[in-house]
Amino acid sequence: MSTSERLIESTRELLWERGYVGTSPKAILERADAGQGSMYHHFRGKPDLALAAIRRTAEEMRATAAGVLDGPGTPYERVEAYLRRERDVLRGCPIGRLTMDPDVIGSDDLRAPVEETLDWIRGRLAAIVEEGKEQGQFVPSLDGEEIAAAVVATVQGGYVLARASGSPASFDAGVRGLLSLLAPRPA
Amino acid sequence: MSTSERLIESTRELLWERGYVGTSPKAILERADAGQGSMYHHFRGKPDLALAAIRRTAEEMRATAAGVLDGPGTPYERVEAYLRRERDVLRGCPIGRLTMDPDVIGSDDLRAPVEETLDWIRGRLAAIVEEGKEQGQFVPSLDGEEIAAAVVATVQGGYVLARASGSPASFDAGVRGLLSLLAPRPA
DNA sequence: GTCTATACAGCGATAGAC
DNA sequence: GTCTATCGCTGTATAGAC
Repeated sequence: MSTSERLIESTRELLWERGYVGTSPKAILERADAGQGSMYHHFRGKPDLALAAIRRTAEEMRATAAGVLDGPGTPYERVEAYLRRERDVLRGCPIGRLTMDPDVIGSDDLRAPVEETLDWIRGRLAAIVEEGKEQGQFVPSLDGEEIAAAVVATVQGGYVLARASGSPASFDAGVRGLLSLLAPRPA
Repeated sequence: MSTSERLIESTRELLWERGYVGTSPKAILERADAGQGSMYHHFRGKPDLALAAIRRTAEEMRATAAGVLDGPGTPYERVEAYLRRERDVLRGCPIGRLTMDPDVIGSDDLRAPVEETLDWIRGRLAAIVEEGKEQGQFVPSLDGEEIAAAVVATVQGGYVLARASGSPASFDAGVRGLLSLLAPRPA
């Protein structure tokens, strides 16, 4: 793996663990086993390197979500698959956690990939819900965009609950709760 | 307001805006218009002062939630009141945001008030849902604890969506989505 | 109680040698 | 491309005067 690759990967890990404010160039260099010179040769500085890392994480997350949302199954099953997909719950969401970082939210460049990723997932879910309405699996009174927002929020908030308690149990509880509300009426 | 009060209040503001990692003693002192000596006289250091600030914020949030959850109305109306209560959405949750702070999660002392607050709200909501089941307002198949977790998660995740997009719209959408799922069937 | 002085490691970046 | 040296500033804390 090239030095620049190692720098990006180390930054991705640290951003996930400690956020932008809590991640120093020094820590990145140690983890990547690189020197100062390398970093400032390949990147203009911390924000530039972070941007590369965030973009890659965003792309990866979108691909992961797409794998589940574009998979087989009824609309309800695909929403369920998204909610139940395997997650390292206690580590939190590598994208969502960035929204609590003032320096990320304060920079349009750094925030953009975060917004785009969450928007994309939300849009995909909304379309799936609309599909389910057409098929009669969901009642017509539901609003696709609103349900999608609730689904994504339940996941993002589930991370908060889990990390507060030090256990994934409350994440799972929230997911089960939402699914029980969303479940197609037993004919 | 006493110096020690000003220190706590300034810390509360900064923890909300920038988190624990992003808040320095120096910034606290400037905002509180106090000197180094005062801070280290009243508190043992940054963690000690942060603990006082977090405890107060936790207490305040619990009182705010209690005001709505213990208010009048049917169970559904009280859950709705909790979800729709006025919030400074773009600022995020002063308690929930701390779960993304590695130093807070890494300290049992600092994490405790966060966990207790979210647990308390969850428990209150769970009881209200159970009450609603007894009254026939909610279907018996719902699990109070699970619905409560979904409700709190939707709020916490709503902050994430809102901050990602720079607009409270997605918070509101998620809330409406959840409420549409939870709404008592029109008889 | 509050102040100033001091400490020393870490942050984020630049310079210039190799 | 990578290294080491250096920089000015901040982070967190202690010491001791008033």
